[in-house]
Amino acid sequence: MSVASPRKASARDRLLAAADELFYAEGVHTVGIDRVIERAGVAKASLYSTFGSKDELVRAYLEGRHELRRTRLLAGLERYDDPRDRLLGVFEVLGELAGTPGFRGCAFYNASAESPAGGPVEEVANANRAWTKGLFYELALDAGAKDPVTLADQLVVLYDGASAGARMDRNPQAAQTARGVAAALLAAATF
Amino acid sequence: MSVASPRKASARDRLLAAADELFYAEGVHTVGIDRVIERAGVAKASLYSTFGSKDELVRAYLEGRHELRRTRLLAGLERYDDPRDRLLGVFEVLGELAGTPGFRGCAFYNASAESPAGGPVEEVANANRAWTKGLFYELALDAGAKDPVTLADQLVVLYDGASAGARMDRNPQAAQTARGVAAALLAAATF
DNA sequence: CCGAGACTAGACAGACCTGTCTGCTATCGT
DNA sequence: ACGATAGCAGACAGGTCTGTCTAGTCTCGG
Repeated sequence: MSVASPRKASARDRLLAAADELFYAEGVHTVGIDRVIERAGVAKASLYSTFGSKDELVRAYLEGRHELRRTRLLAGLERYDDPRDRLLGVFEVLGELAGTPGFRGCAFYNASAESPAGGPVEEVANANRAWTKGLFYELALDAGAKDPVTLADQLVVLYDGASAGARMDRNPQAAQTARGVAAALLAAATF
Repeated sequence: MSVASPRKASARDRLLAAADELFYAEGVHTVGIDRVIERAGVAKASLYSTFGSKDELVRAYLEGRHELRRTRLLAGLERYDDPRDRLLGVFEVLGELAGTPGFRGCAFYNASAESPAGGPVEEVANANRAWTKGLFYELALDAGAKDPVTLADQLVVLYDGASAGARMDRNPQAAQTARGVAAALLAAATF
């Protein structure tokens, strides 16, 4: 079994871990291949035989972020039973994340800001946004919103704003602010 | 008088205009000096004698954006007399801007996403954010909000979210959504 | 034991980056 | 008329970037 506890993680996994740290902290364009392979302790040829190009490494990095975000968010919501608490819990989870030291805002927005349109970055960013919107729609539906589509749109705006604000102000307070507004909207949208 | 209608704009002005277009459209790190001077029709030596370094050109670009944003926003608000309309007018102006073809979100956030912390980009971005927050505070105060500080914080979240959402979805709709939420918050905050 | 697959180290090519320097030209105030 | 200022064109240096290639090492199934 190739899956059973290798003493060392595979080159692919180490590359992804290194890319995740460096790309998120400093930007996908700022960080060169040499820094990634140095931190991963991997030969350059391994990177290119595994991913083919830097662009594909960036895509893999963002896909990993997308998956991590989904699992972290869904796991965080399991704490709550009441549908309203679950909806507001999204902002709790964001607030916790925004309070951690390395927080630098939305990885997809950041990567998109320094990538040309039409590339792999845009693809993954679109998928991530669609998922977020769908999540809010379902939560709004479960919470009994009269117009779940409108509420979901509003919650997405609040979420984006909280993430961007927490990053720019280096202060997770914006997530609490957004949570408060979301609670008011939810109350108004469900009688 | 050195100010009287030169047939050609000065090298400084042409450099700033070129930098503004290219940096905003493609990112400050992606665009090299050579592209800027080529579009400006200016010699490289002129750039370095005028600005000293690319970093300083980037700062000048962002300072220009900051000033343009202030004048555009304040001019846009002059359409309205009622303090509530003026407050909501910020989202109208944002929506108009987000609907123009070249819109790519907040220039300060974008530049910050690809710049190291502690540089000139962060300085200008902080100044721009402080100004925005102050504007919303004054508008909230004029509109008679019970707690203008809290309302201003909420409006900043909405503004950031509208800007980010419009950029990522390539759709200015988020600005209208934010305006709607702002109107509800304003109504609730003023009786 | 042996051969295949995965990996490492590092040289190399070719492009592009910022920043400097030299030399030339045009304009303008005095 | 003349010097100062501003600007232009482009070569150049030194660094960094992505991506390729060679050659050697390690591990493991059969």
